Amino acid sequence: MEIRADVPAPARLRTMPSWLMTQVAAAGERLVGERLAAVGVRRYHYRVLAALDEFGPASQAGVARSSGVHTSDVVAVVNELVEQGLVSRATDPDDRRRNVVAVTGAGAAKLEELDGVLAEAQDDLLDPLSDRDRAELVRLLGRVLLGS
Amino acid sequence: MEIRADVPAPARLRTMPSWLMTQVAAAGERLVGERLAAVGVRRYHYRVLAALDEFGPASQAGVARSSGVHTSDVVAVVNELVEQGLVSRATDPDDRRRNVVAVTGAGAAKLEELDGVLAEAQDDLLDPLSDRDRAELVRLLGRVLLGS
DNA sequence: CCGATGTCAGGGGTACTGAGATTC
DNA sequence: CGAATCTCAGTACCCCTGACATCG
Repeated sequence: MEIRADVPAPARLRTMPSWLMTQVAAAGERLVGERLAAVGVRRYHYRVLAALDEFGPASQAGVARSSGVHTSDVVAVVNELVEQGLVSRATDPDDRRRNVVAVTGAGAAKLEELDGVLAEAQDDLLDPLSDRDRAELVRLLGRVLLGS
Repeated sequence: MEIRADVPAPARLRTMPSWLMTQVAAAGERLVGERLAAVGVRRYHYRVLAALDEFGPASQAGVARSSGVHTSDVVAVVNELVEQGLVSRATDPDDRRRNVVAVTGAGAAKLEELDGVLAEAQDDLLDPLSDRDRAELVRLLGRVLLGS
């Protein structure tokens, strides 16, 4: 789990919260990215699949809103997911502007696999922390994210 | 400090450490990036200036090692810093492969300004947290970064 | 020759902007 | 008409790979 053997970095940076978060986030992204790549997807794909699974079929604009993936990126991501047979796309008969996107059976199965892969990655990433500290970290990050 | 008004996001993601860190880091990068852009630099510039200031003049390879900026990116960053008169670059007479890079007077002054800008940005970013929680967050992130 | 160095070209992933076309 | 939707082109940033020439 060599997150980064060296960490010489200027002192100013070593204790700067935004820098620390960037570094740790980068380590997490690398780890998660690698694990997901090993099973043929990227983080974007997971986010879209997860949003569709949780909120049900939606238009692409809806997917963008619920997944946080930018509208203009949803196009390509959905294209790729359709190619892999993980989601379906069909024009909404009631509103022909819309493409209704839905998770397929294969998509649901894939999502379960991905959940497992990601759970393991999280565990590896947080290896240095006790369960208590992990929960505390999640709590603090959540508070910062929800913002003032 | 509107970090993100919405946070609908799939439940799977809302408590996933790597996702939380990515989100918070992204918010921090956005904030810091904006503040730095307002005074004419990017994060790379700050990292290089900080490393040079702390570890003294160095070759570009040395800068890469101490700042964490990739060797191939150091070239462009140093070019830009030289253009702004914040660092100087001169061939090392003892080893003509090397460019000795050093902070100029203007660079040192700029760095002080940047330190102030960044301190304020950190404070804004962590606004939702008490001092105690901020310290705890930094501690936990540091532990994760240092790895297993 | 080997290794370190500086330089350049380029790609990948995430995030975003802007514009156009279609449909409501 | 205005507003939403989909699509595409392009930008920016960070991180990284590969190649090459130079020099110790």
